[in-house]
Amino acid sequence: MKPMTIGRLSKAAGVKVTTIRYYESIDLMGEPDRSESGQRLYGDDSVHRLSFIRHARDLGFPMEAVRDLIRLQAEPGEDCAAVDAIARRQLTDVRKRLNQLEALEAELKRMISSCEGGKVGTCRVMAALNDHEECLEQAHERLQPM
Amino acid sequence: MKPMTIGRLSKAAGVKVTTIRYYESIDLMGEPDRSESGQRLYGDDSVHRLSFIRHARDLGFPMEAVRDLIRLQAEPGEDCAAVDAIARRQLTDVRKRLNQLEALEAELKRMISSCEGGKVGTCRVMAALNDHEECLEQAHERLQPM
DNA sequence: CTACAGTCTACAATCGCTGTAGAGGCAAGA
DNA sequence: TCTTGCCTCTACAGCGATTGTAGACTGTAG
Repeated sequence: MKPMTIGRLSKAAGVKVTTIRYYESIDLMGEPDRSESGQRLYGDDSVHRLSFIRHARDLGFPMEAVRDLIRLQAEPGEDCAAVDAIARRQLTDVRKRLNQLEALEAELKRMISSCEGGKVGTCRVMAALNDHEECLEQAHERLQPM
Repeated sequence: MKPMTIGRLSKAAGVKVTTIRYYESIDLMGEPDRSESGQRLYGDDSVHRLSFIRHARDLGFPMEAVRDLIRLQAEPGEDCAAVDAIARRQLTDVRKRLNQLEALEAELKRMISSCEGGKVGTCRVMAALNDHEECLEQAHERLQPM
């Protein structure tokens, strides 16, 4: 039950020290207690909170969604429809990216399988990259980073 | 056959003016000719080059790969195995991301379908986000942005 | 006591652009 | 010729989500 330093918290939650301080700076973590010498001191609830954030981030939730989820978590009496909506939005987003990636995979596969070796000048992969007309429309809206 | 300004090139290739200047600054495009007053002047080969870059980027090739492809393009006599290798690496990468996204989709779907409405305090989605133990190992290596 | 690992703050760097400010250039209409 | 209005120039700041750095201080084990 005794408080831990940021390094211990980091190991316990699997989140880097710098990232924890970053989360604090953007108000995802509340301000922690400090020791006499000014070192941050955390309780087990912080491990929990960080794990929650990390899990949500691993699932690809955008930072704003994580922020919303944390706010909702603080009010267990609220209707969970809001939580559901956030998760559904995220699922929609993941599916969109899946479709885009599948299209990319198909085109890459096609490009590669059409290559029969030889010189760069006659390479089908190069040709495919040059002829941007024949490429999929979907690919033209650039993929979003996570 | 007369040279075009950066704005025309931008429209012709579907790449923003600022992005063209950015590509120049990172040595993806050579230094263009200039008019007397200092404006950049491009030929049709620049449209081609930019389309190539854009297509490769649309396909998710990392900047370094694009740079390599351009270098290879300049030497049509080289063996195209190098081109093939870059494309294959990209395909592998896309497939890895596909797997990760599929895992995410599955977990999100599971989370959402287990929710039966009610309050945040008892919400299964929230519970799933809290219990990071039960989540897929794959998700733990964070997804790479494109 | 002496190492050495951990922590502190504040700020710079990353990537791939995008946006801004403030200046000058260019073609068409009045 | 003047004006309007868009285009272009350079140089630099900003984005998001961290990560890395420098330089100083703290805590602990041998």
